[in-house]
Amino acid sequence: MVTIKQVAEKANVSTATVSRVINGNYPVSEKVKNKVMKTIKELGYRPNSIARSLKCNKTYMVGMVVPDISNNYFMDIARGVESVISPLGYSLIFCSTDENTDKELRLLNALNDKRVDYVLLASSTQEDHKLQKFIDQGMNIIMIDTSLENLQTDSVVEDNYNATYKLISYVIDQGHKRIGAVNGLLSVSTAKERYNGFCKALEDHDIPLEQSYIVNGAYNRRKTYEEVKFMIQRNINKLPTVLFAANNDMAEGAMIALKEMNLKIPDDISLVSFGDINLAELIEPRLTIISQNAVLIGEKAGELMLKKVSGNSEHDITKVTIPSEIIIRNSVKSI
Amino acid sequence: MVTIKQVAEKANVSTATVSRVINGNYPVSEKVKNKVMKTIKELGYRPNSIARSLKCNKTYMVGMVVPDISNNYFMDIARGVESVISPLGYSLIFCSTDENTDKELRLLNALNDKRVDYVLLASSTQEDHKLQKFIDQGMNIIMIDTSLENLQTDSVVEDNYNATYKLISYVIDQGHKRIGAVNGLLSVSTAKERYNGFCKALEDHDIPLEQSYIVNGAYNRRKTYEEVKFMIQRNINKLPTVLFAANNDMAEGAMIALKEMNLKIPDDISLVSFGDINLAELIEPRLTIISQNAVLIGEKAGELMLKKVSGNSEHDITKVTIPSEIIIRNSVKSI
DNA sequence: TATAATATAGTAAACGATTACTATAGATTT
DNA sequence: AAATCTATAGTAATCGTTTACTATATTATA
Repeated sequence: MVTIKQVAEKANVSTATVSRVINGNYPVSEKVKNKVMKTIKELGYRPNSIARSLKCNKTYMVGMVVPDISNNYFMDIARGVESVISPLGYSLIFCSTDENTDKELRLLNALNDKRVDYVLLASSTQEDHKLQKFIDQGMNIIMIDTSLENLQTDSVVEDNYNATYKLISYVIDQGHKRIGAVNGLLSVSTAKERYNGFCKALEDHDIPLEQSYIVNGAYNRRKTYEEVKFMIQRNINKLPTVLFAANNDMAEGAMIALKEMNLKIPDDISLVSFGDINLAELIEPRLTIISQNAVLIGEKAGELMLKKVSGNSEHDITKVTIPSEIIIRNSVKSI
Repeated sequence: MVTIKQVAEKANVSTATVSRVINGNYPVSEKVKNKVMKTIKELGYRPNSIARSLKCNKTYMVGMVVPDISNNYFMDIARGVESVISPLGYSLIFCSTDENTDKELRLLNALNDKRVDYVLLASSTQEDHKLQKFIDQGMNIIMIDTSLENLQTDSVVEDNYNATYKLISYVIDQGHKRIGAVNGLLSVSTAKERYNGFCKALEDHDIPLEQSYIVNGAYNRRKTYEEVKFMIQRNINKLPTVLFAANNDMAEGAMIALKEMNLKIPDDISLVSFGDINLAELIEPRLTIISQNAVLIGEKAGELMLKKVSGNSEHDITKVTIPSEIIIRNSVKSI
């Protein structure tokens, strides 16, 4: 690999001069500039980012840590982020925690060692003090999707509570009284807030919360599939009339389970979901959902990051909440 | 951030000694070792990867360049890669080219500047000489999914030609004679090989190739959706009896188009695909497909990379071909 | 014309690690 | 007891940049 030194030698100038024509932050005469640029082209020289990073304390890398790399929702967020940061020369390092706190902390350490400029974290831990330690060390973190109350850092999240409240209220308006929920890990803020909105809607409409209709802590397709089957079997004599799935993955798992048990949606049981399933266009019935704009979350997070690294608004903590809307289709029966 | 120098000072040893206890590649007395380790813990010292990379010429980063970050197929490959390389301390940098040659080359340059240890490249360019330049410069590249004939480098690909040949032969055995294809960019090896297998199957069974049944150069859902609609309208008086979609994304686009035009699969038109669509469990009819094992491709690529960086088999070029099997379900009518 | 100001180039010290080389003390060999 | 070897520690160069500081030639000013 050709270095700045070789360029300098061949062009008969100092490395400082070469650096200056590359960075254009210091006057260099036209004559010398041309000579250097010609040499750079001849040798095919490209500056070594590693060396630059070391000197300038800036890597142009941002880490993105999510619970599940194969969930489209997070990939959409990633796409949003990439679209705003990549034009400014940043690249994304992806990491998947598998909802494992240890792995999450290990990954954060690794990203810290790599001196990434920023971390976008969809956390699934509740160890806020451990995360706070990274922040105190000077690591830049934006929480995405989930947030932790006591954590002194920026976040971009959805309006989980209110959106769920509205969705469940709609379901109740359709006459449903036996209402089940498929929850994610309630230690995660996203799942918790959705469940809180769910409970509040029941409470406000004087609907009893039936514990045996609640499935907890699945948050991925396969597990949800099994848990829902189990829950249905358990309640086979008095089924819930409607199920709320707390994310797209779980909605898919629930649909597969219901299909396998020959329960037709919405005739035998209704289903609503927080977030749209994959290939929604092709799947009958069309699900009534809270529509998430994952790409938008990513874009907002990317923009927030760029604003922070550019030095504006440095120390105030920003919390961006993205409102979500309900899309009514045909997976809820009026009863 | 605490540096090795601060540790050394506090522990009253030289930086060399600290480095040695960290790396364990040189004898250090128990007493000193303990003192240093205690100091490291006290200060919360962690070595700076950037500085290490600069000195050791090794970044433990691998770039993954794919045409479309939102296609599940590539994400599955990524998952496979990650699962084998992350235990050894490597992280993945993800980049999406949007099937744009310029962007692809720009990204490769950026990864080269970052001195990633390896690049896994699902290329969509045909400029093999430009890629060869990177390789000649010493960049380590493994082609995944696609390959370029003249390129002197390793690859992990599927058996596109033979699998497609078998699938189309099966379709013909079911009595089909008017056979359409939805192709990707034929400049990309994957698309080309699949189309070649398609053509050979027709030829060997004396079925004429009807040009107006061929849709070219879509390779994503939205475009395919439009192109297929257009093709169907064009041939509305004499439709093909079956369509071959050259990947999952295009199969999805085709299904949405057919559904919108009220053509039932397989009654009105049959459909087969190279690769399974998302949520196949929920979508009727179940598609007859060539099953791809994307995760396996990723794993093989990751293993190949690890083998190469470990120094074994350094200079021979390895071509891994993953065989694909046909899964017959019920999207092809017997006629 | 002497002096101050400006434009342009070079020198060398960082950034934070690793490691070839050197130094020293103690153990072993003869 | 002298010579050799071994284990352990330190010194300082190095990786490839950037940049504070210094130097010089040129131009502007008095």
